[in-house]
Amino acid sequence: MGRRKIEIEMVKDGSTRQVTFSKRRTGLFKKANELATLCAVQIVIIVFSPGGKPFSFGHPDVEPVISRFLNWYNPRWAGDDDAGPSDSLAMVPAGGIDQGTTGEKQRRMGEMMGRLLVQDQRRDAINKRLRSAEIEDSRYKPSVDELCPVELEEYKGSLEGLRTRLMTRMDELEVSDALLLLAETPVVVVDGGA
Amino acid sequence: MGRRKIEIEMVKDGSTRQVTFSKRRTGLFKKANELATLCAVQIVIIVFSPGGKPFSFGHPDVEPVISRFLNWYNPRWAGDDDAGPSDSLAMVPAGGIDQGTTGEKQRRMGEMMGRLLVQDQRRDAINKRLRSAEIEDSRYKPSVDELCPVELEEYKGSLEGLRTRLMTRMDELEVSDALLLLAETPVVVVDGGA
DNA sequence: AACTATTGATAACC
DNA sequence: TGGTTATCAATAGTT
Repeated sequence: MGRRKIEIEMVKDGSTRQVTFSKRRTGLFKKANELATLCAVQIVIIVFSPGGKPFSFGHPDVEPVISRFLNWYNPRWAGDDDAGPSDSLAMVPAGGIDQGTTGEKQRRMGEMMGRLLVQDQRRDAINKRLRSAEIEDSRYKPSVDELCPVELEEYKGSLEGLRTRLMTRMDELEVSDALLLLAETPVVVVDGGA
Repeated sequence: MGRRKIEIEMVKDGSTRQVTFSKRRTGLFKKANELATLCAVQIVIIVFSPGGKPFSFGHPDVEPVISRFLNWYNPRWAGDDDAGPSDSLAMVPAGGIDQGTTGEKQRRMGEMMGRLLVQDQRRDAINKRLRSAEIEDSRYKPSVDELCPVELEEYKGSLEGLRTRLMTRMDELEVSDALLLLAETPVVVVDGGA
């Protein structure tokens, strides 16, 4: 799709590869956003940059979709007879935990760590690792036109009803807080920030 | 990109929405594969169909990338002084667990469940849920041209060395086995199947 | 970063 | 549901 056709093989030049990565990642996230909007579906993308830094896209957000995945086979809800997997999200205990902007997210990372499957006494070690994680190229600007707040009740209600009302949301930042809210404490995020 | 330009808003007609979802999901996965190949990066996409069924794409596979994410801040490796996050994958204990084709994957799902953060006594409940999860439209055919086996040593060695030799791999199936190999037992998958 | 010549993805059709 | 084609959109190379 450029001036010339290229083979789909690793770009040898590091500089060019970085540029290609940035451009295509932007395009991929945009495509994901379109898919989520057009079809009203949930989607998550996680990708490591050539420098090894993680970026993520999530609709309506990273956390709820991850939670839904984990709850898909989460035995916590298995007692509910034939409650289909589609109902799993509705059963996620919405703790009312809210979230700010991207910057705010990262600042609250240490706090969130305590909620995970990670043991409490390991927190110091985690924080140490967190400090060593620098974003390499987090210059992505969300091209999302509209960003409306997602009602908490949406997550409490049926997934069918929710699906039709999900709003667009783009994320690109350290994935840490993306995959960390998952296992033991499914969390629903309400975020009206841009 | 079609006969006519369309607005990015939820497709109202359910039938059309399903078609749009299938086509765009295919396109998105293809884009992800290209990004992964061109830039030699790891990527995971998880998306729920309009019917609520999960599909996933992973390069080089779903599991190792998820594992890398979780290990990113996994305190298990925090003792290694300033070992950067980029090194986390290299430290994932490659248990030598192999995996077959997509069909085989799903067949071994019940077995894999036992490896998770899920407690053993919950296995029955999990399997019950598994049985109720039917794939809605899993007719996607990987358009990957080449699919070479990934050497196990790659995962044991440095991530830098690994990154340049990752082969293309496409997955589309129930995500169950995608997000289940993660927390307590990071697993590296070796798969030479097409 | 911006700009375009091109290729690539896809909406409507079949 | 899977294939075709007219169009629109993403992007490779360049400035």
